[in-house]
Amino acid sequence: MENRVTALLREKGFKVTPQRLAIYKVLANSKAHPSAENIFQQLQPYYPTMSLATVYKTVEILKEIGLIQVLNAGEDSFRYDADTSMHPHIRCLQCGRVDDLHDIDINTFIGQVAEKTPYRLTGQQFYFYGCCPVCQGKPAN
Amino acid sequence: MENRVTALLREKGFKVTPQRLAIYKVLANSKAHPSAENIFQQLQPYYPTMSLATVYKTVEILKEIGLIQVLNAGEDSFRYDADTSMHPHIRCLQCGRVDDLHDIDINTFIGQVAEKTPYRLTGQQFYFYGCCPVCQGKPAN
DNA sequence: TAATAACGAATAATAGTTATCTATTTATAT
DNA sequence: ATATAAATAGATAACTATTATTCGTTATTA
Ligand SMILES: [Mn+2]
Ligand SMILES: [Mn+2]
Ligand SMILES: [Zn+2]
Ligand SMILES: [Zn+2]
Repeated sequence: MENRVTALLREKGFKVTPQRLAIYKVLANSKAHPSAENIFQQLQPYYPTMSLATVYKTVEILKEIGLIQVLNAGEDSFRYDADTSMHPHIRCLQCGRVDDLHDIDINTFIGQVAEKTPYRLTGQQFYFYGCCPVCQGKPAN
Repeated sequence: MENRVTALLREKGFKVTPQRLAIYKVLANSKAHPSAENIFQQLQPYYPTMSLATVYKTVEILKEIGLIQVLNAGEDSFRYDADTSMHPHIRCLQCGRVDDLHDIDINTFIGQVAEKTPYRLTGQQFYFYGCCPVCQGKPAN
């Protein structure tokens, strides 16, 4: 699983370092769409000398070589996702969690837009907002 | 047209000031989805003493009372839109302009998501990315 | 018109992100 | 294995969008 990352980094002219592999692994093993700060905190115990700037530089590289995608769900910071397939996201406005929406047909919608817009389409992001199951169970504080 | 804004501000307990009306008017008369900085610059000649902080406070109020919506199209700043109807947006990755996508059926898509997610849905934003007609005409620099 | 609550402008502060600099590490060729 | 050159990590400073604070001014209401 890391072989693919290693190979792709080298192929694109980037060096393979433990920090980069670790940062990718955090994203690949998470469904929580962590922010740079999140990633940094998760790796603190294992890479106590790593700086936040390294996280930012690394996610930029990972995005460039197509290993991750960057999300901007209307928050004050970006989130990162190792699942680069096109899928909508939903954010809980109470607790802030961001989940995937799978098994949704997005192609009909995209096709409709492609037909009507004079733009040449290259990508899209779909963000839904609401209240997650956990927060629905809680009394509204 | 300003009567509605005036009335709504008062009704919600906010005072009606020339700055607020001017900021709303900029948004209502624009299809460019300006940022706070854009709004500020447009009003500079007419309100040379107005500060950027006033723009930020005002758009926050306008959002709260439902007169505008806030967009986050993956840029480093927010954009504001006086058209509060739910409509997708498309951003040109070359020149940065953000346009509306009208006459698109979004309800089928939203309905599909509402059925499948355990979240209680309250809103959504759809962002498309691509190359606008103007930039397509240009040689790729 | 006077009282009062809200406001605008100026300023400082905050937070996410990016740039710079240098010792260290990786990749590659001996 | 070792040497060499290029790229990197970490430390730090800088930058930018946004928010908070303060205080003299203004809009509202009676
Ligand atoms: Mn995802
Ligand atoms: Mn719009
Ligand atoms: Zn929640
Ligand atoms: Zn363009």
